[in-house]
Amino acid sequence: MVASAASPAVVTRFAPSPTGFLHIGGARTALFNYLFAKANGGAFTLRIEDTDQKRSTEEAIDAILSGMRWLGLDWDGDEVYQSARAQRHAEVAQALLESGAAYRCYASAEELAEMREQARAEKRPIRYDGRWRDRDPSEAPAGAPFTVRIKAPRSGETTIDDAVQGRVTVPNQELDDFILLRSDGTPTYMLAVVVDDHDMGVTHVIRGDDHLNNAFRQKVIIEAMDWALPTWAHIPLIHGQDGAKLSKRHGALGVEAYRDMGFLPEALENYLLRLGWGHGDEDILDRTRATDLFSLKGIGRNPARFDMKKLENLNGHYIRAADDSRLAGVAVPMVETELGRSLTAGERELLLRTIPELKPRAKTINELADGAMFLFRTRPLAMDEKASALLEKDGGDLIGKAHAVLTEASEWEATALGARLKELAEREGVGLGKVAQPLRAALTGRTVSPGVFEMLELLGREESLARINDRLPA
RNA sequence: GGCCCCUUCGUCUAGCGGUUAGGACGCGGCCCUUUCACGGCUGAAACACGGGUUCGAUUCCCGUAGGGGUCACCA
Repeated sequence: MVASAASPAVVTRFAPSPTGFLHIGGARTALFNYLFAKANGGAFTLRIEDTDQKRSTEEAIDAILSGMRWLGLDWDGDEVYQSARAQRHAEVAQALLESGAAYRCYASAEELAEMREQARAEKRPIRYDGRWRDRDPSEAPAGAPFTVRIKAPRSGETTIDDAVQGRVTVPNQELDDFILLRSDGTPTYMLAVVVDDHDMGVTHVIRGDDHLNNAFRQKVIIEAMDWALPTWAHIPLIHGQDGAKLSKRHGALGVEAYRDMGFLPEALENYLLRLGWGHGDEDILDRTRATDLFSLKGIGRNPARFDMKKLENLNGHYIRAADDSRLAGVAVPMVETELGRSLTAGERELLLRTIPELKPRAKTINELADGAMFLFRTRPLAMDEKASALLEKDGGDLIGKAHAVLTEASEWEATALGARLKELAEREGVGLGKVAQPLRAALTGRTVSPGVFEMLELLGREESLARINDRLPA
């Protein structure tokens, strides 16, 4: 795991904590790390930050891994579990202790709580006061539990050069002596990330804006260890439609929720890419194009709002571009759920043949599956309100004539059937719509559907005529 | 509250001192058309505000306002 001379020039990592599903913001962070690595011939690694045993769950790990796989964000090598590296983290803490860059703190939880309370009362920033920082080790209460704290600089300022945020400087008074090792000997996040990023040879840390302040603290550890600084790139967070933080309460769904809503992974990927990253006027970029173009320079500094409409539009684009059999494969289980039974091989084949008709009309696979339902409904079809209104009005007479014309058809094929219906309309002196709309209603029970001629062919002679016959005036 | 970040059409964005401020989604209109979509054309729609700097600011600087992030023995 330690970086060797053969390590790629660029190593990125996605480091989620397994406390929930892979949400949309995390997915974008992962995507950016993935693309940046690929764009530079580097490696993209995955690390599960599970040092908080209480909050980490197996289900969350599974959800994250499967979300990554669904999006096709394949990581190089095995994923690293941070919890498995606790010993190495402790070693580093020990080294810091020995070099004098860190110290043992015996302050109790109650003491700390009191400290915070007082700071709050005096409206001072809440920070550890460094009470054990310079105390002689001999004053330590024998056998008492202790934490290991870093000795952070107390004056001056710290600057980081962020690839997205630019040069950011913070007064060192803002940095307190944060904890490296808890009193039970386990590492905190702050220590663990630094050690793991170093050991994994991570060169570029691309992560959410919410970590910007952590970079200053991490820099203290890195410098104390005399390690190389990574390039930091803190990307702005994604906000909800209302501009507020995208929380679980509104919109921060897991990627699998988007899958279930009928979104294609490549559509979600394209959408996420354009949220915060841009390359001129290009809006539609597939994986190949994105890896060609992706760079940190293209990342904006301002937070973006999540817009479902735009995602849907992109999804429609990718549905139209997608392979028919793949779409059929995704739609089949949805249709089966709706139907409450499984499809026969023949029905699956019928669905596949209908996909080209359904494609341009669907923004999601769910819509596509819904549009296919007319194929499998059993007679007599239920008519929705608009459809029955259409049939009652003046469709009755024409539908009878259409039935007669179609019955005589020698060849049951869309174009030929269309020609017959057009002739009929002409003979009757009406627009084709007058003939086609009632037929559509009879055939599907709806007023919106694929083309009538195509549906006649798809449904077949017998079924088509029967459905029309069902609607003939008594 | 301290510290940090952000601010171009409703939304995502292009712009990097001089542009009729461009594109995309969404919205309106027209065309295509058997419905709905798709597709094509087209219209409305933005530089948060106030000071500077400059011959000239959307662009650079400083404020103001608004938004966001962060301040744990969580990550």
